[in-house]
Amino acid sequence: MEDRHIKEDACEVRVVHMSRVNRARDEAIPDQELNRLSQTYKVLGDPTRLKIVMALGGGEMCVCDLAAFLDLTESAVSHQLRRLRDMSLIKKRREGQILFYSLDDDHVADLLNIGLEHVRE
Amino acid sequence: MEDRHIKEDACEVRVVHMSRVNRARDEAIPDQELNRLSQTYKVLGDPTRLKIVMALGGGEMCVCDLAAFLDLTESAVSHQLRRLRDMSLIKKRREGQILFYSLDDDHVADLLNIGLEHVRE
DNA sequence: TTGCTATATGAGTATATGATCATATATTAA
DNA sequence: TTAATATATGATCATATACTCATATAGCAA
Repeated sequence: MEDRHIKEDACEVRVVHMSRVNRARDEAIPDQELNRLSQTYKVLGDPTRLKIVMALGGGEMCVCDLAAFLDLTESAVSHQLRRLRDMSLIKKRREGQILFYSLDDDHVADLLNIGLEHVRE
Repeated sequence: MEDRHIKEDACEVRVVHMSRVNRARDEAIPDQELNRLSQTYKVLGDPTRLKIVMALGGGEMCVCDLAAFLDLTESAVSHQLRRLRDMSLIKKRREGQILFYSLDDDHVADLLNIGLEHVRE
């Protein structure tokens, strides 16, 4: 135990291992990056959206295909697709009136596979 | 375009590519597994909890260290640690009165690294 | 035992969020 | 142009959730 009850930023804070706290602060990534990272996980952290990206992992699909697969309205699907697109997890390709969605890059499939490994162990 | 306006399960559903819908259904993982996977991402999808796991990626820390690092009450930290522990993302080791938390296994660090790669590109 | 420290947990509250409905936009066909 | 199709978006509502406060538990010391 290195230090305890350290006064810091004008407020009494109990700190057991100041060196570890300082290391964590030094190694911390920028807030903007961390917020974007947490947003990315959050977007994957919903069963509906996760079903969408898992399905797209098997090949591109259009909005109404996904709606049929998920048994949801196309509006609901479209809303979720937008959230996935905002975090660059999926991309779209237009073919006439139809928009085909697919995974944005290999990182997405990697994220899913590692997550699955962790859940299955 | 393979089929459209297919009657299915006694309800009119517009399906453009039935084969893709069927493939998605065939390849889908069990609901229980998918729910646990989405819960795992959701737990990482909060800035506070993500800061915690990122910090633990640099070495084990106790509750009050994390509270000092995050500028939060120990109660708030403890609540979040429980959610992380519920999804096996972190584990604890007791040393007297102090509980040291650390990442549960290598998958967690992998998830963070791949997520970071994706966010940074 | 009693008291102190470190952490955990239940209740309460303010905010965030997913699905629906209604409406808007974009592409194609007539 | 008008109509139909495919998708997107804004408002709304019911539910979920992050933090705070108060309290409980667990280990250590006297």
